[in-house]
Amino acid sequence: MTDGGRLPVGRILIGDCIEELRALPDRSVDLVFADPPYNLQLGGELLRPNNTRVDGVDDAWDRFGGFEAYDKFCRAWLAECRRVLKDTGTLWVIGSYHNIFRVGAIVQDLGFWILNDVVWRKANPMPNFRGKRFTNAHETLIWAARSEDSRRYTFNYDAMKALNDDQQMRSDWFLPLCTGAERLKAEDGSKAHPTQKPESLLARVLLAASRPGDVVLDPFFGTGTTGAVAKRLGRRWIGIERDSGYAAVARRRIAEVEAVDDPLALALANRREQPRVPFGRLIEEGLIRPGEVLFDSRRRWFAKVRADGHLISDDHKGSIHSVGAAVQGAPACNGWMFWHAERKGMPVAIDVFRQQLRAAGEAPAARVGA
Amino acid sequence: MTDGGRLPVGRILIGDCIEELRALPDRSVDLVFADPPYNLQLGGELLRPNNTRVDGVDDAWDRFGGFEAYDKFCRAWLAECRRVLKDTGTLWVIGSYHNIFRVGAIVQDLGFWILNDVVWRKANPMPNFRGKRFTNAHETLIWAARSEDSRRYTFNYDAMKALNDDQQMRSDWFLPLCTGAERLKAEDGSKAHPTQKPESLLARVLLAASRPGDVVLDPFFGTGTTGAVAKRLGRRWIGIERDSGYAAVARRRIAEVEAVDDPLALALANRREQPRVPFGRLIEEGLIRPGEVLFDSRRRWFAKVRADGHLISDDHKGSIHSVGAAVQGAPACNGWMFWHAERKGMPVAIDVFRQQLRAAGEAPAARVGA
DNA sequence: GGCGGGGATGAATCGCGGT
DNA sequence: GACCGCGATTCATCCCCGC
Repeated sequence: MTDGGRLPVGRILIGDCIEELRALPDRSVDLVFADPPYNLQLGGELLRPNNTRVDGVDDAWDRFGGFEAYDKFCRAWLAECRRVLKDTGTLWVIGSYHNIFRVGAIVQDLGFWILNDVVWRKANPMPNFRGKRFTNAHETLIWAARSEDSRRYTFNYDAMKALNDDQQMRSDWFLPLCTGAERLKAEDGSKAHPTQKPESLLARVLLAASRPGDVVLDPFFGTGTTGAVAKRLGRRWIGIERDSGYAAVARRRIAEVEAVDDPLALALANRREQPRVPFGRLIEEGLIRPGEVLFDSRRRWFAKVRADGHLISDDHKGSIHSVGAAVQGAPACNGWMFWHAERKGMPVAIDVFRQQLRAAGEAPAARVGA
Repeated sequence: MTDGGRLPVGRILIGDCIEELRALPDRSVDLVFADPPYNLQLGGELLRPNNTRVDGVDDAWDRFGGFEAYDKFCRAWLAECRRVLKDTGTLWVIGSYHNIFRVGAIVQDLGFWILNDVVWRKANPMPNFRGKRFTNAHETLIWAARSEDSRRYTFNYDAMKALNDDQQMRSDWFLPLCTGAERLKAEDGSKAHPTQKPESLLARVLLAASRPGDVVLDPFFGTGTTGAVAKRLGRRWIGIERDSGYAAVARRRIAEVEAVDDPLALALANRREQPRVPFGRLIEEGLIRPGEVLFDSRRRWFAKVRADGHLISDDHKGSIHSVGAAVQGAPACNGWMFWHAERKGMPVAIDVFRQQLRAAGEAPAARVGA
């Protein structure tokens, strides 16, 4: 905070991030948040099942000559970020599996000390349309101190705990994408930037690892989410952005932001996630065996459990709900209450097993005594 | 599966994993699951960077040396894993932020093609006792095909969907730690292995990316979780383990496992393996009449059925797919879902007739018992 | 004004087999 | 190896529009 006068605080530096970083003084910044190009390497076009086109990221700024060129670029900007970082400061970088492993290895090679990797679990990710992979439902953030010896980094442990119903904040964060009114639009209504991050994500980062008045640097400023959240939370900010069009959008955006009195209120957009237990989890946990036969409470209908969590009756196969409905000829059925397994000679509704799993997951200590 | 006779299937190879891997033939393994060490000692040299307390330049150099040795080790075993992997096989590696970035970068450098990174969210992680970081509540798995061109890798998409209540399986998995009765104990009651993984995690990996009879290789076998789950799920397995004590525990453990014997229970939902039914068969079987008019669900477009299985609309003729695409002006169309016929005054998708044919031809014997 | 259906969309490394 | 046709494949969310 003391040397902020020499810094271009509250400004967007237009230019190459490595060159602009070189002009900043040593150990002058409290937090770096970086959302670098991911080097996605997308192939042709991807169509949704309804034949509309997925608007993938194929901008020139995301294309590199190969891993070698990408690594060289990252070594350069990460080394400069380390140089400008105070010893009490920390680095945050976000990425996906396309780039985060390379970034993480370089972060370690440069002498940073990783404190956590944090997973942003997306509440509403884009599905996998071709059924060839798992839904890519998360991105990874790396949180690192300047060096192994930088033990006095800023971490607002109690603020994070307060944000999480007085339990320690975990390394997996469940937050929605940036959509709707928050998503900046161009004049033609299209998205102003292809990879705008949600303010809730930046708010959690800044509340966790910075203090009011701290200088937050974002070397890939884009449309200025970092600056907007920093201003709102009473932090100072510096942005670096190559594209003057993005920078103009960011300037207008940040000008409209007002600082808040109650910083924690901003991050409370954190809805409590409903713990969902799919039927398949009961099989994975050994509470139900593959091949076991389930039945309704009056033993009128029977169905066999498959390893993948589907049921098979004489005429139907599918989920516990759909097979339950089908055997009864009913339009719908709550399979959790309908189907039973035999335990010690007694029928037990499978919902009982689900409750066991929920209890185990919410209160791990209880499991130890079990 | 065909060359399994040359492989040491169902055995634990005691020795250095790189040497033992070298003895296995090329392209002979269907899945590799690896849980490598991240603080390993090679040749008596202690590589853990935080055990060396040196100042200044020496510190950076020493740290680099530590990572270098670890990287070299990983390049060696990962290269061998890639050599023994079939083109239809995939690699799984699990790690934490200490090592997963280095592993992931090497995986990419060796030519593997990352399909997903998967986050194991721990239901009951150890808290952070000193309040200096976020609760380290997850580990990361990397799932990769042999190369970018290996497009025929095994992925049981429908089985994963079935396990997740008929929604796509996401890249974040919520599973408990290995505790309680599942956790193997030494004679003195202490845990037999420090990093034993839960069987539920391995079960999901094997159900997702292997088939019954496949050969699953684990180069860091430990106390044999991979072997135990593989046996239970009807997969074959090969383990490599340096420590004969761990291997002995693993052998006893696996001997007690019983395979799920019911093939129906192990069968996985897999729509893709259903027999192909040409549209013309529906006409031959009398389910659709030549000259009948088909239409889309909202009756915006119509086409007449020709005896040879082609459709004719006002402006187009061809297959159900090409005419469906043409009338909509879409690049492609699944004619089976698009076109409907009228039956008892109601529109019926022609896919329903195809399902009838498949059910009739597939397993008439099974229907007898119904 | 409230409600419900339809459409749009999000950092995406997203066929396959027969000829 | 290239070409070509079959035909498989989506979840949460928000906005807009019509009733």
